[in-house]
Amino acid sequence: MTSVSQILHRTVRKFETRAPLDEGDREALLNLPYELRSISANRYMVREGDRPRGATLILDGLAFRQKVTVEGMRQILSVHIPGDFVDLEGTLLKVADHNVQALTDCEIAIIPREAIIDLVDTHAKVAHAMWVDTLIDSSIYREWIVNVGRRSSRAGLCHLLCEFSRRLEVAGLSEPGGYDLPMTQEQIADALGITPVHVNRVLRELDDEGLIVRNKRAIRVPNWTALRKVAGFNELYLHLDQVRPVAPMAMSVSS
Amino acid sequence: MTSVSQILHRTVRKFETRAPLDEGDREALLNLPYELRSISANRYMVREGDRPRGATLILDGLAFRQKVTVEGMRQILSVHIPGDFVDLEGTLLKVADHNVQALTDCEIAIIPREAIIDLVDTHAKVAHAMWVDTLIDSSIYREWIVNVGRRSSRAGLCHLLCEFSRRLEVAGLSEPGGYDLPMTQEQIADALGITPVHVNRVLRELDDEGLIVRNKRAIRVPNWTALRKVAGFNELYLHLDQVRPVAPMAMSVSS
DNA sequence: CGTTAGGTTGACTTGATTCAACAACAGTGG
DNA sequence: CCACTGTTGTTGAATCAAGTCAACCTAACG
Repeated sequence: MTSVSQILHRTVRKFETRAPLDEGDREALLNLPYELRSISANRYMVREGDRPRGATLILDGLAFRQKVTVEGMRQILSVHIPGDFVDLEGTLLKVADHNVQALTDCEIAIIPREAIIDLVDTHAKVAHAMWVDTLIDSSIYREWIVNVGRRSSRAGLCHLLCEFSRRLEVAGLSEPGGYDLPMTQEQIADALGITPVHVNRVLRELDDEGLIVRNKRAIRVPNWTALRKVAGFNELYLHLDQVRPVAPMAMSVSS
Repeated sequence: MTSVSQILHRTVRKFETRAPLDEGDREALLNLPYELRSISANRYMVREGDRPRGATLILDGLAFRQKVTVEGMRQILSVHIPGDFVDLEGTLLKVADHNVQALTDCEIAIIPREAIIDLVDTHAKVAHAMWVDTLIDSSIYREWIVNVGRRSSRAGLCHLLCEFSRRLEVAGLSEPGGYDLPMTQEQIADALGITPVHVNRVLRELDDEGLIVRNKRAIRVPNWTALRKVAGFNELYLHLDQVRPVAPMAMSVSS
């Protein structure tokens, strides 16, 4: 399939903006062994307590990290898009401390743990690039803490929309016209730490005010500036200066 | 100074549990150049938007990371103890995406950016250990998201107490009898994403129930098991078992 | 078709906020 | 030594954002 090498090249290019790579580094990345796998929406890629056998690269579709409390409440921690590794940490830490679930049907490549360990042992610059990548993830977690801790549900929801759209855009995965957020209201609720019922009301409120226009799960934003203002969105935390934008490409988001 | 080398040795020992180091690695860490600095409580070590000139190692005192929203609300993201680096990420990313403030009066060592970069370039295992260290920070951020997003203020506060005590204990910094949490109620509030008034009420409630015993800011916990239960505390996310994750044959289950 | 997952809406409750007053205390300087 | 000032902690009363419960609607699908 062309799609695999296409995504791998995209990921290599992303890493090159994190740290300068030489030809050997690029080649080592492109020649990583992998196993292709299809995962349908809502299935688990990683479970808390697992000792992952490999790192997972998303080729197509979306995934999210989550934890559930002892009371059974789920909190979504981050959303990931094609080209993202979703458990590099699982390769370096011993056990997974959270779950990873497919948000939509996904195509993934599983790279054996030993191959990753060998790669980072022998290619310092690749390791460096991956480290920077995980540091950017950290920054996104920090902003997420602010989002659930100190923003109103209105602002938090707008912030989620802003972050997601911006990341898709930079990855070259957004359609120019609108933007399809393939999350159920329950998932949005779990991302914001509120209830699905309340998500519904806030969405309607934003729609009534004209900040967003909904058509099923597709959301159009007529005025990004206005939405960013409500969200208090400052994209510094995405560290886009360490990410060179990429030419657009269609992503199938079949939920 | 004895205190400096004492903390540096402590930090080296911590790193050794993240990745195996050889004599050269240890020496390189211990011989890092640094500049000593005293910082009084509440002063900033790093400001959002800064391009840090170096990494900061806490020698004595506590510090915390925070962000403020456009509405002026502060959210505390993590608390750090002696032996922690508080802006390794600032050395690898270009600009700081959050603030770091001294929680108490602090003694810190500032290690020039170039020295860190040189160190990680020439000592792969040290870089690896630091990477793992930042991955554990990530895990703590994830748990923090759950704490503010999906736990009641009661449970969240108890969880904060559990995490803090456990980390101090592992670092060998806790006094056996009780435990002094040098945070104001306002800071606790900013850590949990609630108001100081509410923190006050919850503390009193916990005190009334006998879960904690307060004397000024010193908190004694008569029954950790009970507190952990209320908190829903599961220390897996602290990765306290983290030992030699990298050995290629490390597939053998050693727990 | 019936079944199911997701979405919508109203009525009511609650956990947490807001506002405001006051108490305890530490530090400062006259 | 005491008055003054600022920070932190405490408490009550009123209010509000979000949660809960429950009914019902809609579209997709085997």
